[in-house]
Amino acid sequence: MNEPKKILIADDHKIFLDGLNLILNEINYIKIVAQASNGKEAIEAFKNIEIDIAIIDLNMNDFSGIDLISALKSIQPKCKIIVLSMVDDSSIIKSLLNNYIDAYVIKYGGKQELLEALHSIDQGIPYISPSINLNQLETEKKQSLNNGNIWIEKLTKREIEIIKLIALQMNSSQISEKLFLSYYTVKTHRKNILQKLELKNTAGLIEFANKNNLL
Amino acid sequence: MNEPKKILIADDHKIFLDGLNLILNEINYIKIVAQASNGKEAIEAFKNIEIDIAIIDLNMNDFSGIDLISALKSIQPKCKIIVLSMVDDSSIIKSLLNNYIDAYVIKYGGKQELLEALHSIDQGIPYISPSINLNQLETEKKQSLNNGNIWIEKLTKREIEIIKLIALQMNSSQISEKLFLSYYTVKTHRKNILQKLELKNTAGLIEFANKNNLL
DNA sequence: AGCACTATACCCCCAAAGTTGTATTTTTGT
DNA sequence: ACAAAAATACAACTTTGGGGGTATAGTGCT
Repeated sequence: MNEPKKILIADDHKIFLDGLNLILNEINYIKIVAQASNGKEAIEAFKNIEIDIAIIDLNMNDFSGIDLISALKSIQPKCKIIVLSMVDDSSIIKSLLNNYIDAYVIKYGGKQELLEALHSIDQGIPYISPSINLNQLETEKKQSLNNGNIWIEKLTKREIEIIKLIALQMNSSQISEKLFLSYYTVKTHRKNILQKLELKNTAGLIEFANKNNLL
Repeated sequence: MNEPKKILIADDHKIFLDGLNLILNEINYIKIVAQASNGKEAIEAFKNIEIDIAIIDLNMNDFSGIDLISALKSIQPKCKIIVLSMVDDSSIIKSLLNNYIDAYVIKYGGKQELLEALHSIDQGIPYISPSINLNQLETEKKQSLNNGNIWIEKLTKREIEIIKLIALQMNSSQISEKLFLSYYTVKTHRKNILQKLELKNTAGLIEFANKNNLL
Protein backbone atom coordinates (compact mmCIF):
# COMPACT_ATOMS: atom_id res chain seq x y z
CA MET A 1 0.00 0.00 0.00
CA ASN A 2 2.87 2.37 -0.66
CA GLU A 3 1.56 4.32 -3.60
CA PRO A 4 -2.15 4.84 -4.12
CA LYS A 5 -4.09 2.48 -6.35
CA LYS A 6 -5.01 3.96 -9.69
CA ILE A 7 -8.78 3.89 -10.19
CA LEU A 8 -11.05 4.33 -13.18
CA ILE A 9 -14.73 4.97 -12.62
CA ALA A 10 -17.33 4.59 -15.36
CA ASP A 11 -21.03 5.34 -15.19
CA ASP A 12 -23.29 7.01 -17.68
CA HIS A 13 -24.99 9.05 -14.99
CA LYS A 14 -22.62 11.95 -14.59
CA ILE A 15 -24.17 13.04 -11.35
CA PHE A 16 -23.50 9.62 -9.93
CA LEU A 17 -19.94 9.88 -11.15
CA ASP A 18 -19.63 13.15 -9.26
CA GLY A 19 -20.91 11.55 -6.10
CA LEU A 20 -18.65 8.56 -6.50
CA ASN A 21 -15.73 10.91 -6.83
CA LEU A 22 -16.43 12.48 -3.49
CA ILE A 23 -16.96 9.13 -1.81
CA LEU A 24 -13.67 7.77 -3.07
CA ASN A 25 -11.75 10.95 -2.32
CA GLU A 26 -12.20 10.22 1.33
CA ILE A 27 -10.00 7.16 0.99
CA ASN A 28 -6.30 7.80 1.06
CA TYR A 29 -4.88 4.66 -0.50
CA ILE A 30 -6.60 5.15 -3.86
CA LYS A 31 -6.57 7.80 -6.52
CA ILE A 32 -9.03 8.37 -9.36
CA VAL A 33 -7.02 8.72 -12.53
CA ALA A 34 -9.78 8.41 -15.10
CA GLN A 35 -13.50 8.82 -15.50
CA ALA A 36 -15.77 7.60 -18.26
CA SER A 37 -19.44 8.13 -18.93
CA ASN A 38 -19.71 5.43 -21.57
CA GLY A 39 -18.02 2.28 -22.75
CA LYS A 40 -16.03 3.93 -25.48
CA GLU A 41 -14.42 6.38 -23.10
CA ALA A 42 -13.56 3.59 -20.72
CA ILE A 43 -11.78 1.67 -23.46
CA GLU A 44 -9.90 4.80 -24.55
CA ALA A 45 -8.73 5.34 -21.00
CA PHE A 46 -7.58 1.75 -20.71
CA LYS A 47 -5.45 2.15 -23.79
CA ASN A 48 -3.68 5.20 -22.43
CA ILE A 49 -3.49 4.92 -18.69
CA GLU A 50 -2.43 2.17 -16.37
CA ILE A 51 -5.37 1.22 -14.17
CA ASP A 52 -5.26 -0.88 -11.02
CA ILE A 53 -8.96 -1.06 -10.31
CA ALA A 54 -11.89 -0.20 -12.56
CA ILE A 55 -15.30 0.50 -11.07
CA ILE A 56 -17.82 -0.02 -13.81
CA ASP A 57 -21.56 0.39 -14.13
CA LEU A 58 -23.12 -2.60 -15.84
CA ASN A 59 -25.92 -0.78 -17.59
CA MET A 60 -24.29 1.61 -19.97
CA ASN A 61 -26.01 2.21 -23.20
CA ASP A 62 -23.32 1.78 -25.80
CA PHE A 63 -21.91 -1.56 -24.63
CA SER A 64 -23.37 -4.55 -22.95
CA GLY A 65 -21.69 -4.94 -19.61
CA ILE A 66 -20.05 -8.25 -20.37
CA ASP A 67 -18.68 -7.12 -23.70
CA LEU A 68 -17.18 -4.03 -22.15
CA ILE A 69 -15.53 -5.88 -19.31
CA SER A 70 -13.96 -8.49 -21.55
CA ALA A 71 -12.69 -5.72 -23.79
CA LEU A 72 -11.11 -3.95 -20.86
CA LYS A 73 -9.58 -7.14 -19.55
CA SER A 74 -8.02 -7.83 -22.90
CA ILE A 75 -6.29 -4.45 -22.81
CA GLN A 76 -5.10 -4.64 -19.23
CA PRO A 77 -5.47 -8.19 -17.95
CA LYS A 78 -4.02 -7.40 -14.54
CA CYS A 79 -6.60 -4.76 -13.76
CA LYS A 80 -9.15 -5.61 -11.10
CA ILE A 81 -12.80 -5.01 -11.95
CA ILE A 82 -15.55 -3.93 -9.60
CA VAL A 83 -19.00 -4.02 -11.14
CA LEU A 84 -21.59 -1.59 -9.88
CA SER A 85 -25.09 -2.53 -10.82
CA MET A 86 -28.69 -1.84 -10.07
CA VAL A 87 -29.86 -5.37 -10.61
CA ASP A 88 -28.98 -8.45 -8.65
CA ASP A 89 -29.49 -11.27 -11.07
CA SER A 90 -27.61 -14.01 -9.34
CA SER A 91 -27.02 -16.07 -12.47
CA ILE A 92 -25.25 -13.16 -14.14
CA ILE A 93 -23.25 -12.50 -11.02
CA LYS A 94 -22.02 -16.05 -10.90
CA SER A 95 -20.88 -16.10 -14.49
CA LEU A 96 -19.21 -12.73 -14.07
CA LEU A 97 -17.32 -13.72 -10.98
CA ASN A 98 -16.11 -16.92 -12.58
CA ASN A 99 -14.77 -15.17 -15.60
CA TYR A 100 -13.77 -11.60 -15.42
CA ILE A 101 -14.62 -9.56 -12.42
CA ASP A 102 -13.43 -9.33 -8.87
CA ALA A 103 -16.34 -7.70 -7.10
CA TYR A 104 -20.03 -7.11 -7.62
CA VAL A 105 -21.62 -4.24 -5.71
CA ILE A 106 -25.24 -3.23 -6.08
CA LYS A 107 -26.27 0.37 -5.84
CA TYR A 108 -29.00 -0.43 -3.39
CA GLY A 109 -26.26 -0.94 -0.88
CA GLY A 110 -24.52 2.02 0.70
CA LYS A 111 -21.02 3.33 0.10
CA GLN A 112 -19.86 1.04 2.86
CA GLU A 113 -20.22 -1.91 0.54
CA LEU A 114 -18.12 -0.29 -2.11
CA LEU A 115 -15.38 0.45 0.39
CA GLU A 116 -15.48 -3.12 1.64
CA ALA A 117 -15.23 -4.34 -1.92
CA LEU A 118 -12.15 -2.20 -2.52
CA HIS A 119 -10.56 -3.45 0.63
CA SER A 120 -11.41 -7.04 -0.11
CA ILE A 121 -10.02 -7.20 -3.62
CA ASP A 122 -6.96 -5.32 -2.46
CA GLN A 123 -6.26 -8.48 -0.50
CA GLY A 124 -7.09 -10.64 -3.47
CA ILE A 125 -10.46 -11.76 -2.18
CA PRO A 126 -13.49 -11.48 -4.48
CA TYR A 127 -16.44 -9.57 -3.07
CA ILE A 128 -20.19 -9.69 -3.53
CA SER A 129 -22.60 -7.26 -1.89
CA PRO A 130 -24.22 -8.89 1.12
CA SER A 131 -27.40 -6.96 0.29
CA ILE A 132 -27.92 -9.22 -2.65
CA ASN A 133 -29.09 -12.14 -0.61
CA LEU A 134 -31.60 -9.97 1.18
CA ASN A 135 -33.01 -8.55 -2.01
CA GLN A 136 -33.05 -11.83 -3.85
CA LEU A 137 -36.59 -12.70 -2.84
CA GLU A 138 -37.96 -9.45 -4.21
CA THR A 139 -36.05 -9.85 -7.39
CA GLU A 140 -37.40 -13.29 -7.90
CA LYS A 141 -40.90 -11.93 -7.45
CA LYS A 142 -40.30 -9.36 -10.14
CA GLN A 143 -39.00 -12.04 -12.43
CA SER A 144 -41.99 -14.26 -11.90
CA LEU A 145 -43.62 -12.42 -14.78
CA ASN A 146 -41.21 -14.05 -17.16
CA ASN A 147 -41.47 -17.53 -15.85
CA GLY A 148 -38.85 -20.22 -15.72
CA ASN A 149 -36.42 -18.73 -18.18
CA ILE A 150 -32.71 -19.10 -18.21
CA TRP A 151 -32.91 -17.62 -21.68
CA ILE A 152 -29.72 -15.65 -21.31
CA GLU A 153 -27.81 -18.89 -21.14
CA LYS A 154 -29.55 -20.23 -24.16
CA LEU A 155 -29.11 -17.43 -26.65
CA THR A 156 -25.81 -16.67 -28.30
CA LYS A 157 -24.50 -13.24 -29.19
CA ARG A 158 -25.25 -13.73 -32.82
CA GLU A 159 -28.77 -14.79 -32.10
CA ILE A 160 -29.46 -11.75 -29.96
CA GLU A 161 -27.99 -9.57 -32.67
CA ILE A 162 -30.39 -11.04 -35.17
CA ILE A 163 -33.37 -10.67 -32.87
CA LYS A 164 -32.64 -6.97 -32.62
CA LEU A 165 -32.63 -6.60 -36.38
CA ILE A 166 -35.87 -8.53 -36.70
CA ALA A 167 -37.41 -6.10 -34.24
CA LEU A 168 -36.36 -3.32 -36.61
CA GLN A 169 -38.66 -4.88 -39.20
CA MET A 170 -35.87 -6.28 -41.30
CA ASN A 171 -36.45 -9.54 -43.15
CA SER A 172 -33.98 -12.37 -43.38
CA SER A 173 -32.38 -11.25 -46.62
CA GLN A 174 -31.89 -7.71 -45.36
CA ILE A 175 -30.33 -9.06 -42.20
CA SER A 176 -28.02 -11.27 -44.20
CA GLU A 177 -26.78 -8.26 -46.16
CA LYS A 178 -26.34 -6.20 -43.04
CA LEU A 179 -24.28 -8.87 -41.30
CA PHE A 180 -22.50 -10.12 -44.42
CA LEU A 181 -24.02 -13.55 -44.06
CA SER A 182 -25.75 -15.94 -46.34
CA TYR A 183 -29.52 -15.74 -46.42
CA TYR A 184 -29.55 -19.38 -45.35
CA THR A 185 -27.49 -18.68 -42.27
CA VAL A 186 -29.95 -16.09 -41.07
CA LYS A 187 -32.79 -18.52 -41.62
CA THR A 188 -30.93 -21.14 -39.62
CA HIS A 189 -30.43 -18.72 -36.77
CA ARG A 190 -34.10 -17.79 -36.76
CA LYS A 191 -35.02 -21.44 -36.74
CA ASN A 192 -32.73 -22.12 -33.79
CA ILE A 193 -33.95 -19.10 -31.87
CA LEU A 194 -37.59 -20.14 -32.11
CA GLN A 195 -36.67 -23.67 -31.17
CA LYS A 196 -34.59 -22.69 -28.16
CA LEU A 197 -37.19 -20.34 -26.76
CA GLU A 198 -40.07 -22.63 -27.67
CA LEU A 199 -41.81 -19.91 -29.62
CA LYS A 200 -44.15 -20.29 -32.54
CA ASN A 201 -43.37 -17.32 -34.74
CA THR A 202 -41.86 -13.88 -35.08
CA ALA A 203 -44.72 -12.25 -33.21
CA GLY A 204 -43.97 -14.41 -30.20
CA LEU A 205 -40.28 -13.67 -30.53
CA ILE A 206 -40.68 -9.91 -30.47
CA GLU A 207 -43.09 -10.19 -27.59
CA PHE A 208 -40.56 -12.31 -25.72
CA ALA A 209 -37.76 -9.90 -26.49
CA ASN A 210 -39.76 -7.03 -25.09
CA LYS A 211 -40.84 -8.83 -21.94
CA ASN A 212 -37.25 -9.82 -21.23
CA ASN A 213 -35.96 -6.49 -22.42
CA LEU A 214 -33.15 -7.74 -24.56
CA LEU A 215 -33.65 -5.15 -27.28
CA MET B 1 -31.05 33.02 2.46
CA ASN B 2 -30.66 33.53 6.17
CA GLU B 3 -31.12 30.05 7.47
CA PRO B 4 -30.23 27.02 5.37
CA LYS B 5 -32.94 25.34 3.30
CA LYS B 6 -34.09 22.06 4.73
CA ILE B 7 -33.63 19.28 2.21
CA LEU B 8 -34.92 15.74 1.91
CA ILE B 9 -33.24 13.36 -0.50
CA ALA B 10 -34.81 10.10 -1.63
CA ASP B 11 -33.31 7.43 -3.82
CA ASP B 12 -33.43 3.68 -3.54
CA HIS B 13 -29.76 3.35 -4.42
CA LYS B 14 -28.08 3.97 -1.09
CA ILE B 15 -24.72 4.47 -2.65
CA PHE B 16 -26.17 7.21 -4.79
CA LEU B 17 -27.67 8.73 -1.67
CA ASP B 18 -24.23 8.74 -0.10
CA GLY B 19 -22.77 10.50 -3.10
CA LEU B 20 -25.59 13.02 -3.19
CA ASN B 21 -24.94 13.77 0.43
CA LEU B 22 -21.37 14.70 -0.26
CA ILE B 23 -22.30 16.79 -3.28
CA LEU B 24 -24.85 18.77 -1.34
CA ASN B 25 -22.66 19.18 1.72
CA GLU B 26 -20.48 21.44 -0.33
CA ILE B 27 -23.28 23.96 -0.53
CA ASN B 28 -23.66 26.19 2.45
CA TYR B 29 -27.18 27.50 2.07
CA ILE B 30 -28.82 24.10 2.31
CA LYS B 31 -28.94 21.38 4.91
CA ILE B 32 -29.98 17.76 4.52
CA VAL B 33 -32.46 17.00 7.23
CA ALA B 34 -33.84 13.71 5.98
CA GLN B 35 -32.97 10.79 3.75
CA ALA B 36 -35.20 8.10 2.33
CA SER B 37 -34.46 5.03 0.31
CA ASN B 38 -38.06 4.34 -0.61
CA GLY B 39 -41.39 6.06 -0.94
CA LYS B 40 -42.68 5.01 2.45
CA GLU B 41 -39.73 6.52 4.25
CA ALA B 42 -40.13 9.74 2.32
CA ILE B 43 -43.77 10.03 3.36
CA GLU B 44 -42.87 9.31 6.98
CA ALA B 45 -40.29 12.06 6.91
CA PHE B 46 -42.75 14.49 5.40
CA LYS B 47 -45.17 13.88 8.26
CA ASN B 48 -42.58 14.59 10.91
CA ILE B 49 -40.16 17.16 9.57
CA GLU B 50 -40.62 20.45 7.80
CA ILE B 51 -39.02 20.23 4.37
CA ASP B 52 -38.22 23.11 2.05
CA ILE B 53 -36.98 21.16 -0.92
CA ALA B 54 -37.31 17.44 -1.72
CA ILE B 55 -34.98 15.80 -4.19
CA ILE B 56 -36.69 12.63 -5.36
CA ASP B 57 -35.77 9.79 -7.64
CA LEU B 58 -38.60 8.94 -9.98
CA ASN B 59 -37.91 5.24 -10.22
CA MET B 60 -38.41 3.85 -6.77
CA ASN B 61 -39.88 0.46 -6.51
CA ASP B 62 -42.63 0.84 -3.94
CA PHE B 63 -44.36 3.89 -5.40
CA SER B 64 -44.83 5.22 -8.88
CA GLY B 65 -43.13 8.59 -9.09
CA ILE B 66 -46.27 10.58 -9.70
CA ASP B 67 -48.20 8.96 -6.88
CA LEU B 68 -45.40 9.62 -4.44
CA ILE B 69 -45.03 13.26 -5.40
CA SER B 70 -48.72 13.99 -5.13
CA ALA B 71 -48.75 12.30 -1.73
CA LEU B 72 -45.85 14.43 -0.55
CA LYS B 73 -47.42 17.60 -1.90
CA SER B 74 -50.62 16.86 -0.03
CA ILE B 75 -48.70 16.68 3.25
CA GLN B 76 -46.56 19.75 2.72
CA PRO B 77 -47.95 21.77 -0.17
CA LYS B 78 -45.35 24.50 0.12
CA CYS B 79 -42.44 22.14 -0.34
CA LYS B 80 -40.52 22.45 -3.59
CA ILE B 81 -39.88 19.24 -5.51
CA ILE B 82 -36.85 18.38 -7.62
CA VAL B 83 -37.19 15.19 -9.59
CA LEU B 84 -34.08 13.20 -10.38
CA SER B 85 -34.53 10.68 -13.12
CA MET B 86 -32.68 8.45 -15.51
CA VAL B 87 -35.13 8.84 -18.34
CA ASP B 88 -35.98 11.89 -20.35
CA ASP B 89 -39.45 11.27 -21.59
CA SER B 90 -40.50 14.77 -22.54
CA SER B 91 -44.22 14.08 -22.31
CA ILE B 92 -43.88 12.99 -18.68
CA ILE B 93 -41.71 15.96 -17.92
CA LYS B 94 -44.27 18.37 -19.27
CA SER B 95 -47.12 16.93 -17.28
CA LEU B 96 -45.00 16.86 -14.14
CA LEU B 97 -43.91 20.46 -14.45
CA ASN B 98 -47.44 21.62 -15.02
CA ASN B 99 -48.77 19.87 -11.99
CA TYR B 100 -46.51 19.18 -9.12
CA ILE B 101 -42.83 19.62 -9.48
CA ASP B 102 -40.43 22.50 -9.71
CA ALA B 103 -37.41 20.97 -11.37
CA TYR B 104 -36.49 17.93 -13.45
CA VAL B 105 -32.87 16.85 -13.47
CA ILE B 106 -31.59 13.81 -15.28
CA LYS B 107 -28.79 11.75 -13.87
CA TYR B 108 -26.94 11.75 -17.14
CA GLY B 109 -26.15 15.35 -16.39
CA GLY B 110 -23.46 16.23 -13.86
CA LYS B 111 -23.86 17.66 -10.39
CA GLN B 112 -23.70 21.10 -11.93
CA GLU B 113 -27.23 20.64 -13.20
CA LEU B 114 -28.53 19.75 -9.79
CA LEU B 115 -26.90 22.81 -8.27
CA GLU B 116 -28.37 25.00 -10.97
CA ALA B 117 -31.76 23.49 -10.31
CA LEU B 118 -31.50 24.26 -6.61
CA HIS B 119 -30.47 27.80 -7.35
CA SER B 120 -33.19 28.27 -9.88
CA ILE B 121 -36.10 27.11 -7.80
CA ASP B 122 -34.76 29.08 -4.88
CA GLN B 123 -35.62 32.08 -7.00
CA GLY B 124 -38.98 30.63 -7.90
CA ILE B 125 -38.00 29.63 -11.42
CA PRO B 126 -38.73 26.06 -12.60
CA TYR B 127 -35.78 24.16 -13.99
CA ILE B 128 -35.29 21.43 -16.56
CA SER B 129 -31.95 19.82 -17.31
CA PRO B 130 -30.46 21.31 -20.46
CA SER B 131 -29.06 17.86 -21.26
CA ILE B 132 -32.56 16.75 -22.06
CA ASN B 133 -32.72 18.75 -25.23
CA LEU B 134 -29.46 17.22 -26.38
CA ASN B 135 -30.67 13.73 -25.67
CA GLN B 136 -34.06 14.33 -27.15
CA LEU B 137 -32.85 13.53 -30.63
CA GLU B 138 -31.86 10.06 -29.54
CA THR B 139 -35.16 9.57 -27.82
CA GLU B 140 -36.96 10.61 -30.93
CA LYS B 141 -34.91 8.18 -32.94
CA LYS B 142 -36.03 5.39 -30.69
CA GLN B 143 -39.58 6.50 -31.20
CA SER B 144 -39.20 6.82 -34.94
CA LEU B 145 -40.73 3.39 -35.35
CA ASN B 146 -44.01 4.95 -34.41
CA ASN B 147 -43.74 8.23 -36.19
CA GLY B 148 -46.34 10.91 -36.15
CA ASN B 149 -48.67 8.66 -34.20
CA ILE B 150 -52.01 9.52 -32.95
CA TRP B 151 -52.35 5.79 -33.33
CA ILE B 152 -55.03 5.43 -30.73
CA GLU B 153 -57.33 7.43 -32.94
CA LYS B 154 -56.48 5.33 -35.93
CA LEU B 155 -57.04 1.85 -34.63
CA THR B 156 -60.48 0.38 -34.13
CA LYS B 157 -61.53 -1.92 -31.31
CA ARG B 158 -61.51 -4.92 -33.55
CA GLU B 159 -58.04 -4.14 -34.78
CA ILE B 160 -56.64 -3.83 -31.28
CA GLU B 161 -58.33 -7.10 -30.36
CA ILE B 162 -56.61 -8.79 -33.25
CA ILE B 163 -53.22 -7.29 -32.41
CA LYS B 164 -53.46 -8.79 -28.95
CA LEU B 165 -54.12 -12.22 -30.38
CA ILE B 166 -51.24 -11.89 -32.81
CA ALA B 167 -49.00 -11.12 -29.86
CA LEU B 168 -50.14 -14.41 -28.35
CA GLN B 169 -48.55 -16.13 -31.34
CA MET B 170 -51.82 -16.99 -32.99
CA ASN B 171 -51.95 -17.06 -36.76
CA SER B 172 -54.71 -15.63 -38.87
CA SER B 173 -56.70 -18.82 -39.12
CA GLN B 174 -56.58 -19.41 -35.38
CA ILE B 175 -57.71 -15.86 -34.78
CA SER B 176 -60.57 -16.27 -37.20
CA GLU B 177 -61.79 -19.31 -35.28
CA LYS B 178 -61.45 -17.58 -31.96
CA LEU B 179 -63.43 -14.55 -33.09
CA PHE B 180 -65.87 -16.48 -35.29
CA LEU B 181 -64.71 -14.64 -38.36
CA SER B 182 -63.66 -15.63 -41.81
CA TYR B 183 -59.97 -16.18 -42.36
CA TYR B 184 -60.14 -13.51 -45.03
CA THR B 185 -61.56 -10.97 -42.63
CA VAL B 186 -58.66 -11.41 -40.28
CA LYS B 187 -56.25 -11.01 -43.16
CA THR B 188 -57.98 -7.81 -44.16
CA HIS B 189 -57.71 -6.45 -40.66
CA ARG B 190 -54.01 -7.26 -40.48
CA LYS B 191 -53.47 -5.59 -43.82
CA ASN B 192 -55.29 -2.46 -42.66
CA ILE B 193 -53.44 -2.36 -39.36
CA LEU B 194 -50.03 -2.42 -41.03
CA GLN B 195 -51.15 0.20 -43.50
CA LYS B 196 -52.50 2.55 -40.86
CA LEU B 197 -49.44 2.33 -38.67
CA GLU B 198 -47.03 2.37 -41.61
CA LEU B 199 -45.37 -0.81 -40.46
CA LYS B 200 -43.65 -3.41 -42.58
CA ASN B 201 -44.49 -6.69 -40.90
CA THR B 202 -45.65 -8.51 -37.80
CA ALA B 203 -42.34 -7.98 -36.04
CA GLY B 204 -42.78 -4.24 -36.37
CA LEU B 205 -46.36 -4.49 -35.21
CA ILE B 206 -45.54 -6.32 -31.99
CA GLU B 207 -42.68 -3.95 -31.35
CA PHE B 208 -45.05 -1.03 -31.83
CA ALA B 209 -47.66 -2.59 -29.58
CA ASN B 210 -45.12 -2.99 -26.82
CA LYS B 211 -43.67 0.48 -27.12
CA ASN B 212 -47.16 1.99 -27.01
CA ASN B 213 -48.25 -0.53 -24.43
CA LEU B 214 -51.52 -1.46 -25.97
CA LEU B 215 -51.28 -5.11 -25.07
C1' DA C 1 -81.22 10.77 -46.80
C1' DG C 2 -76.52 10.82 -47.30
C1' DC C 3 -71.87 10.23 -45.86
C1' DA C 4 -68.04 8.20 -43.47
C1' DC C 5 -66.41 4.53 -41.01
C1' DT C 6 -66.26 -0.22 -39.43
C1' DA C 7 -66.64 -4.84 -39.94
C1' DT C 8 -67.21 -8.32 -42.77
C1' DA C 9 -65.78 -11.43 -46.87
C1' DC C 10 -63.53 -12.97 -51.07
C1' DC C 11 -59.70 -13.58 -54.84
C1' DC C 12 -54.96 -13.76 -56.78
C1' DC C 13 -50.08 -13.57 -56.47
C1' DC C 14 -45.63 -13.47 -54.63
C1' DA C 15 -42.47 -13.08 -50.99
C1' DA C 16 -41.34 -14.47 -46.57
C1' DA C 17 -41.52 -17.41 -42.69
C1' DG C 18 -41.28 -21.75 -40.77
C1' DT C 19 -39.98 -27.05 -40.84
C1' DT C 20 -36.87 -30.74 -41.45
C1' DG C 21 -32.52 -32.31 -42.45
C1' DT C 22 -27.50 -32.27 -43.46
C1' DA C 23 -22.84 -30.55 -43.16
C1' DT C 24 -18.54 -27.79 -42.65
C1' DT C 25 -15.73 -24.41 -40.32
C1' DT C 26 -14.57 -21.57 -36.35
C1' DT C 27 -14.48 -20.44 -31.67
C1' DT C 28 -14.31 -21.54 -27.02
C1' DG C 29 -13.74 -23.93 -22.66
C1' DT C 30 -11.28 -27.27 -20.08
C1' DA D 1 -5.05 -31.03 -27.54
C1' DC D 2 -9.61 -32.28 -27.54
C1' DA D 3 -14.52 -31.90 -27.24
C1' DA D 4 -18.42 -28.99 -27.20
C1' DA D 5 -20.75 -25.08 -28.74
C1' DA D 6 -21.46 -21.62 -32.09
C1' DA D 7 -21.55 -19.89 -36.59
C1' DT D 8 -21.79 -20.77 -41.08
C1' DA D 9 -24.19 -22.72 -45.44
C1' DC D 10 -27.40 -25.20 -48.39
C1' DA D 11 -31.97 -27.64 -50.19
C1' DA D 12 -36.69 -28.98 -50.54
C1' DC D 13 -41.07 -28.23 -49.02
C1' DT D 14 -45.37 -26.27 -46.62
C1' DT D 15 -47.62 -22.58 -44.50
C1' DT D 16 -48.30 -17.97 -43.58
C1' DG D 17 -47.98 -13.15 -44.39
C1' DG D 18 -48.43 -9.06 -47.06
C1' DG D 19 -49.95 -6.25 -51.26
C1' DG D 20 -53.21 -5.46 -54.71
C1' DG D 21 -57.91 -5.38 -55.55
C1' DT D 22 -63.41 -5.53 -54.87
C1' DA D 23 -67.74 -5.67 -52.43
C1' DT D 24 -71.62 -5.61 -49.11
C1' DA D 25 -74.00 -4.97 -44.63
C1' DG D 26 -74.21 -2.44 -40.46
C1' DT D 27 -73.39 1.69 -37.48
C1' DG D 28 -73.33 6.36 -36.34
C1' DC D 29 -73.39 11.06 -37.14
C1' DT D 30 -75.26 15.29 -39.32
